[in-house]
Amino acid sequence: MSDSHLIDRQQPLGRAAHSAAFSPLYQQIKGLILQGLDRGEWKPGEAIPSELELAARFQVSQGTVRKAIDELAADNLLIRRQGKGTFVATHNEAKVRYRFLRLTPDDGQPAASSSQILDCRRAKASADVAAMLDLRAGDAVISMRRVLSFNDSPTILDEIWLPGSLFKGLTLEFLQRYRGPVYAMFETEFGVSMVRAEEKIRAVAATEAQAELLRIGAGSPLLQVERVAYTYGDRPVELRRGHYVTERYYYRNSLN
Amino acid sequence: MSDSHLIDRQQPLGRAAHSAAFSPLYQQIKGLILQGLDRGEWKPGEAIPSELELAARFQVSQGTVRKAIDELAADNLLIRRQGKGTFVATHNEAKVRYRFLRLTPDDGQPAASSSQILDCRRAKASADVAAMLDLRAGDAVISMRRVLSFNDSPTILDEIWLPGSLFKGLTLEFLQRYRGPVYAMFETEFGVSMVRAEEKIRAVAATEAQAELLRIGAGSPLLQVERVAYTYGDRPVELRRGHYVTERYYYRNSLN
DNA sequence: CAGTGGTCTAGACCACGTG
DNA sequence: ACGTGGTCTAGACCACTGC
Repeated sequence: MSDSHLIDRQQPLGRAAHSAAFSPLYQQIKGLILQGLDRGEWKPGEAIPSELELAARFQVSQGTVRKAIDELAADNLLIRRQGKGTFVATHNEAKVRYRFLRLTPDDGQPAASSSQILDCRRAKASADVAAMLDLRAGDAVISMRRVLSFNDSPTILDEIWLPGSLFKGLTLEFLQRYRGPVYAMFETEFGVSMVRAEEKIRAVAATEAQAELLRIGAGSPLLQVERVAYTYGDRPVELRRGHYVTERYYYRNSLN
Repeated sequence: MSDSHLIDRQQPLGRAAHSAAFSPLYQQIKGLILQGLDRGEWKPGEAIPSELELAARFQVSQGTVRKAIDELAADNLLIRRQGKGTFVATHNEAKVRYRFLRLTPDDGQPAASSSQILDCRRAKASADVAAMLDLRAGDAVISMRRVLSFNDSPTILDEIWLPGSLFKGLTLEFLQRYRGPVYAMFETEFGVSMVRAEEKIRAVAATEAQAELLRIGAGSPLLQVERVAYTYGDRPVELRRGHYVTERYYYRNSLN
């Protein structure tokens, strides 16, 4: 019973429904499952309990649990697999691996990609970085830069800031040893799951330094993508400023 | 009875479920409602029949209709309003009016906007325009250009192509007389509802002509946004190439 | 074969909007 | 008071997976 912190439904809702604290049962269940994810009760890639188990645990019907899970699956936090169960989404999977990489080649898609880490150091958060990561100015952050190349032509220059408290042990050597997508590493090595991101996109002219790293002319147009990525509970855990060469690649987007 | 073209469910599904034509009942209902929208059985802004009416018409339970409507509402084709009914989405509404305009000012949001039409003429589709609009090269298209200004500074230069067959009577004079968002006009005046769009985004250098119209220096970085917009049934009905000045505005995007 | 999620139904009660 | 969509429940049968 101590597992359940739901609004008491034994009393018919009546006026209680008008109170600010009211939310539908399935939303409360959704919140409880989210807490479980956040606590790490089920790790990325693992199955969560079956709908019937969760229904028993939370003392609601299977249908209510189902609606909660439906929404979490729609948000890409969970993945349903018929006949097998419901699994915690992970970046270690072909299907959703490049969910956050929107750059697409003009022609056929496959491209050999490689990453070169330029630097990685601990620093104190400037006022603006702190604001975007919900830190205080001067708090410890990790700052790194890298160049991503496709088919050996440098295409993306990324500058990344992370809260120091969450990524202890993230060093240049560690990064250089690591293979594969950064978000998969954050998840596996530091237990931080990126779940959602907001981007601000502009066209800018390449500075001298950027031009040299990307092997283009100074002043060439670059797509600037400033991203704040969030984990469970909408807590910001990464700030990334990317500069993309969009000669043979474009940023794809769908509007609904 | 002639209203219903569902797969026969009197026969238990059995192996039929393995056939290519199989889809869940609620998906079939969704398709039927979509056809109604496409036919114009219910106009944008109008209410569709209540869930119980549709359930009776299609000979399924209210729950099945509900699931179909849920998906259409998630796609922004329908809008549910508690106590009132379910309505056909429209661009003539404050809430969703600027659904497709992703440009946002760096500071406070409101900005007086004005549109200047540069030209509007009938033409024959070039091969590439035809391909993107699902036409044949040489088919009639309408081609127009305009400049959008915010707070009196020119910010967006749009070039738009439309299938001539759908937009008869769209002339320069007509455009200049019209007030308000283009998609609302397409919907109200030509019965074409934009439902979804795909964009390809790049950074480019402004040409002389673009620079003059946008009052910036030639070669300045511009955000190029190439959009194909679709109506019901994923039929492309607009091609638009926009160039945005992103000095004081940015293109916002959310990744899930 | 058993267990999982997927689909479908039926019915209850609620909150909201309108008359 | 009535009709709408919103929430919740209960139970049936299906399809997929793995033992």
